[in-house]
Amino acid sequence: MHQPRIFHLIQRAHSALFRASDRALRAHIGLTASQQAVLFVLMIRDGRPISEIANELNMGKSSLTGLIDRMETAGMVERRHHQEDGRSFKVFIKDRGRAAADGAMRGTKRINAELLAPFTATERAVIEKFLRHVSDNAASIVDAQSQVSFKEKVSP
Amino acid sequence: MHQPRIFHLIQRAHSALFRASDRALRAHIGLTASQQAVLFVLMIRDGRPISEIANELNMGKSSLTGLIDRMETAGMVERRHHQEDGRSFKVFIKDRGRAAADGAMRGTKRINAELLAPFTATERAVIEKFLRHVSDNAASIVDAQSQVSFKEKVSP
DNA sequence: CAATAATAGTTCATATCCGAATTAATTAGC
DNA sequence: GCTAATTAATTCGGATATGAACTATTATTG
Repeated sequence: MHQPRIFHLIQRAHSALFRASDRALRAHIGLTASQQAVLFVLMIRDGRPISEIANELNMGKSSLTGLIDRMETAGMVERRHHQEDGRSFKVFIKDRGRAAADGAMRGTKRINAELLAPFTATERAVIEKFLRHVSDNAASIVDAQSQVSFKEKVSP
Repeated sequence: MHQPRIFHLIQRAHSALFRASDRALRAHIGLTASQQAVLFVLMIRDGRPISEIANELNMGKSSLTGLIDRMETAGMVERRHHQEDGRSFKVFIKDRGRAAADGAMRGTKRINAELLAPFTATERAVIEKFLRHVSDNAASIVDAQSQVSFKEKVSP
């Protein structure tokens, strides 16, 4: 059966899309692509703790510290102390961030539409299902297959 | 018509897969996921200039400088001066790199198989076509749609 | 209720990644 | 042939991303 190098293809596709979008967002909106991702999460629902944002984006929480620091400096978002839990923050989007997200969203919608333009509704469903499958199962698949395949380390 | 947030889905899928793979590769083979990608390109054909590797991976050449530096230090690859062009190098894979790539390839093949396991041959073809479409057209689509959507910058 | 475990975030060292500017070498144009 | 444009790679400054270790706080539990 035909076996495309899916990992490689995903890496290339992501790289091309992420790079172009990051460039355009920086130039036109003053956002990075990663900051856009955070804003979109917050536009859906505000006031979430950092761990939840990290989860939503499949990222480690330590990755978000600096990202949110810079977004806070830029006046896009705001950390507020959680009233009941002194360890935790809630992250809120500010007007400046809402405006940036609105602008970015317009472009991203068009880009999404173009990326899917050559595909039928049925095909789109397959694509979506696949991407969700990878999102949800990559960690367990990689762990399981690594156990089987990488029995020995490469000698130093 | 149903319009999934494709950009977001690609970002999440890539993030999940890349993170898990990077962790497994570091632990078992002593490679990063990015180094694996370079090795796979070199396993297909050796002795390529750095720009060609960058092209192959949809990356800027400046990103490869440090990557190849570290791989060279680790004894995986080797830069050799191009005999006819003094500006250029050819990058060759060394035994140590070949061994690492072989090990990594075994795991990656299994992972690719698992990622595609729930999909029929027809569906796989759609998935592959989509990922290649994104790879090849992301830059021009993003540029074109940015022109249209981001007419005004967000005020500072 | 005090000792312990668990949890939320940050800090740290390291590795990517980028675009713009730079350097060195080759090629084009005249 | 020689100057100008081009090209290959590196350097630089900045942003992202990770896991491990750490801090502070909350929850558990004996």
